[in-house]
Amino acid sequence: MGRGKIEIKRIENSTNRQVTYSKRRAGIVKKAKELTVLCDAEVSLLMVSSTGKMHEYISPSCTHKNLYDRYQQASGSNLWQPHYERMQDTLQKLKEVNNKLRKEIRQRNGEDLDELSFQQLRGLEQNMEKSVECVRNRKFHQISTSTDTYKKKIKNHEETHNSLLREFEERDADFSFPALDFEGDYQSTIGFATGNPQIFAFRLQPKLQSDLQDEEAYGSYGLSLA
Amino acid sequence: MGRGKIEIKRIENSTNRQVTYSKRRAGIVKKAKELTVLCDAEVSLLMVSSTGKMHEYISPSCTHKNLYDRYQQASGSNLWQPHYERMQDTLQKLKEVNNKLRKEIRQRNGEDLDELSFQQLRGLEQNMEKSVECVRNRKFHQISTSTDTYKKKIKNHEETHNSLLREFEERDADFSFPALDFEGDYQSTIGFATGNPQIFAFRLQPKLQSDLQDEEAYGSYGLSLA
DNA sequence: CGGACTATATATAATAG
DNA sequence: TCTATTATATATAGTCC
Repeated sequence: MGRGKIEIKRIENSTNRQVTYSKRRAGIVKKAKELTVLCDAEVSLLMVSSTGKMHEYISPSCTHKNLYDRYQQASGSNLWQPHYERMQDTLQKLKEVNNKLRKEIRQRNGEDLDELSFQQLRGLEQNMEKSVECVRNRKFHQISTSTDTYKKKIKNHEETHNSLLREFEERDADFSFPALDFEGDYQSTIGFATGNPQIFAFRLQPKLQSDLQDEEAYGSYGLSLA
Repeated sequence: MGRGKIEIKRIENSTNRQVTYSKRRAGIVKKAKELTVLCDAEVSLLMVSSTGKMHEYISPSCTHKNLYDRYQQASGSNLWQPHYERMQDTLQKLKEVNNKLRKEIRQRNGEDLDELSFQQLRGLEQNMEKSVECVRNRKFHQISTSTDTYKKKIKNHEETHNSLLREFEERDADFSFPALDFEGDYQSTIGFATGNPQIFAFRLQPKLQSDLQDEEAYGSYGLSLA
């Protein structure tokens, strides 16, 4: 090759390594071109230098992807194809399941009943009656629970109110402030204490409004999947 | 290179072409190995001969796929990645939608009601009552329709039967066969004609049985998707 | 760096066995 | 068809600019 036999072993000097890389890269690309022309071959050559730069040669009228795909096919070690096909399969299954689920919902919503037999209709009816009973029970359970909760809260606030009253009465007994000033403070404090449960009641309204919106949206998810 | 300058131009003699290909292929692979070792480079080399045979060289601790992917990334013309990602995305969305649908079904089945507000429960209850009414109506419609159908069929068979009877009576009047022989044939014919509706009735049973199985499977599709 | 030069080492076309 | 040989053409390491 050059002035004295060279040993095929990593070049430690990084500059020389790069120089050699450039020279030899040009040589190998030239060889690849010659192989293409002389022998009608197709060649895909990808090279990355130790500094990370990439160079390539590809025969005319051919792409790296094309050759790589053929290589995969030939070597039988195609790892992507099965993965891709499995995905496609899963997608299909999911779509089918999705359609089944939608149909069931439509049927439970009183639509799309034409293809059901009498027995199926009877089963569906019974099932729905049983289910509506569950919903009803849950509703009653919820309303009684929340009523209890509010009762407890009100009771709690009343107790606080009463203990405050007592506290102030005790202070009234211990000290003697001017009656009018004290009366003013006292009133406002009562106003706050008794007002609290009402604030709760008002805060309830908007919450219920949004719940109603949710309810209207029931069974009409905005689904637009291909 | 050899004995006399060679011209870089397609070798027309196919045998020589193959010979040259083999030799030069070995040479180029050797160069690729040297590049790898000397310069710390990574090389992916794919070659297809004019006869379709494939050969390769790949640097140790590296794969064609890896280098090809890096090439794609570098060249920015990666066509697979977006496709793959879109699929993954669609898959995820479908799964989410399916879960929502399942949840809706569970709720319409009287399960999973804990997180619903009172208003939502009330809406669901009303919706279900309306729906069960639709199912009930459809059921009544179906039973009346199918009853009519069976009535018509029975009527149809009775008419056939009667017309056959008349026909035989007429024959009986025109000719005079030995009474006993004729009686035998006659009976069997009647048996078939009147039996037909019964065959229908019997065939109905297994059909209804399977329908019942369908009904039992309601809301429990055997879904086991990852 | 990037070429240009050159002395050698290699690759390989042609040829023979 | 292969393999080995051999005469040349090429490739390229080292060097200089």
